[in-house]
Amino acid sequence: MSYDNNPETQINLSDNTPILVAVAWPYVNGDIHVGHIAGCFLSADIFARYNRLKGRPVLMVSGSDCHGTPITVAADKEKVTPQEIVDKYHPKVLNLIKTLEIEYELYTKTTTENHYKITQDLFVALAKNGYISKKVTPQYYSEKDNKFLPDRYVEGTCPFCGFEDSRSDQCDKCSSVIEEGKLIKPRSKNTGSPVEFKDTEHYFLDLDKFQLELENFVENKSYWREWVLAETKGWLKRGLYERSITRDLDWGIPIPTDRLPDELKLDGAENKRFYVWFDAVIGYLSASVEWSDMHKDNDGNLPKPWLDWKHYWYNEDARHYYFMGKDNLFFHTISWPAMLIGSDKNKQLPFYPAINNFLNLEGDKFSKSRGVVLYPEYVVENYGIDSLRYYLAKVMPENQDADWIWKDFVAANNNELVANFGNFVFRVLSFYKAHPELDPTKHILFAVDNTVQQEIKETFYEVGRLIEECKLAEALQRIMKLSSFGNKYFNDNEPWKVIKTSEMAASEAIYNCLTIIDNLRILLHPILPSAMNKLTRMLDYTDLIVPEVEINKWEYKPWNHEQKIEEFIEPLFKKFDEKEVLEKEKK
RNA sequence: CGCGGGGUAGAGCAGUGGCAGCUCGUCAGGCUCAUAACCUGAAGGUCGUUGGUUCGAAUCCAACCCCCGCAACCA
Repeated sequence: MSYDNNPETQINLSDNTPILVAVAWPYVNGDIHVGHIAGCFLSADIFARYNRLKGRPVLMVSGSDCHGTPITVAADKEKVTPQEIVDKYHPKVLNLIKTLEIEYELYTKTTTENHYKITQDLFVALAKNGYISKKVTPQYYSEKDNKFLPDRYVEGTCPFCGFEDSRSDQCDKCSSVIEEGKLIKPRSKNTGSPVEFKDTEHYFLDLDKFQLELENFVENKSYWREWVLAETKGWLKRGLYERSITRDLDWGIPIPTDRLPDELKLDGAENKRFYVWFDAVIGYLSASVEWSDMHKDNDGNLPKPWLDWKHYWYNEDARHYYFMGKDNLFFHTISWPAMLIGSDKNKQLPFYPAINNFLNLEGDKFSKSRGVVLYPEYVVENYGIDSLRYYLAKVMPENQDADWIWKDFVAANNNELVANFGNFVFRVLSFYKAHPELDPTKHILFAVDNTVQQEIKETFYEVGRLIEECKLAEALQRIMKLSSFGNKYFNDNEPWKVIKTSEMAASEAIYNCLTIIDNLRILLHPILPSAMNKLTRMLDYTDLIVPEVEINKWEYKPWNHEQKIEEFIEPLFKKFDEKEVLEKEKK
């Protein structure tokens, strides 16, 4: 029986479809909070883990975005170099990923030699194909520092309300938008010295030249989330225009002007670097190449075809899923596709942008400066990885902004994770443990009930479909329905009563329940890998769940009659005391 | 008229022309294997407002009211 086609959408993935899971690159300035996790890390991980269980070749890549003003601002603040910021925070992100059990094929960073080279190559290709132009624009320039300053390094007096510490683009006090050049007495935020406008020449990506091709690109994307499609079409409708891709900075990737045609050469290019969004999206490609290189043997060969990055990028059967927060939409549905089309028409374009809205904290926007922040490490340490992953998967902001509410967090843990699923597993295993005479091998070997089998098969099919459409919250709900079904099955069959008159009937009921549990173990693995590994041990499997390419483990399997379960059984999850938690989190 | 999203049961959401649904909570009953967990049943909604189209509107159209996001560090 094949469940691979999904007739309702254009998402038809086969058993060997190569899947690229591209996760947005976080700025490496040290403040990854639960919003980031709900935004893209967790959904990407669940999606990737599912596809690996399906036996598909999966390449999940991301890395630390080391360039851009957020990094230089952090460096100024801590009075160190940008490189030191990177060296300090990149390992922290690696650590966090490990803590959260987010499993990448490769999590790298944008300061690698490989990334520099691929970014420069792609830029040169765009230039040779006629998509790069140069243009003179006025920018803030500090005579004293002898350099151009990005907008966010400039402040001055608001022309509307006279507020003296206004930002250069919008006044903090009266919220008026300040047009370029209207700010009174502009000065450097760092040194306080006056700045003025000075002409500077920059490279631009001519997005307008991609208008038609991008319109064609979104034409048949009816399976995208409705609001993602609407927003993308909104950009296209308003018309695209050139966007600058270089800055007057000394931190970032240098411009390879020596490789450009003469008419594109530019004075002072050695003082310019690529604008961060330009190089960051290229990371998906460069990380893929880096990962592939890591698997080469001494002769430079790859042992398996799916270890080759080209298996994902130059394969029209491959599917590219991108995971990010909504502020990244434009760069992934417009700029990046344009850059791919403009540099090399044979590369795969994004197939599905899984763009999440924002997670707020008890109704407030995450804001480090206002103290509205919650760190995943804290939640893991105090409440455990499974409760965190379960709750975030449940409230994932797929269609609108959502909230982290402590009261709901406790309720989801206690009433769903513990009471429904955890309790089902524990009541079955402990009952079985207390009655060794129910060992299935001691009775006629029974098959799994048709209704049970049917229910499990349907769950695999429906959950798989939902995950492929990136409807993860709904997928989780569907899995919990199977757990409820298990509880009901146990109740209806009353093994604790039946055992007094018929050991065989009780044994058969337990055998069916073990089958349900064993399949839930696979179904929940993408969402709760840690708990499912624990369950795997309790069920006395010799190996943890390890996905293998070309082997489909995402399917119904009856319980093995011979299999014994572990001596020591304990509940998978802990209940929380609502009062205590609310007190502790002061709400 | 900057762009976009939303207003459906106490809470969170699904439902895009055909008998108002799901999860949680609440109440009542059952069960006692299980972490006071599980099972059954019930209560609870004039679907933001007003008008229109239609045999029929939560759903389509028009106007209006109210929330929120992006354009500012931030997924």
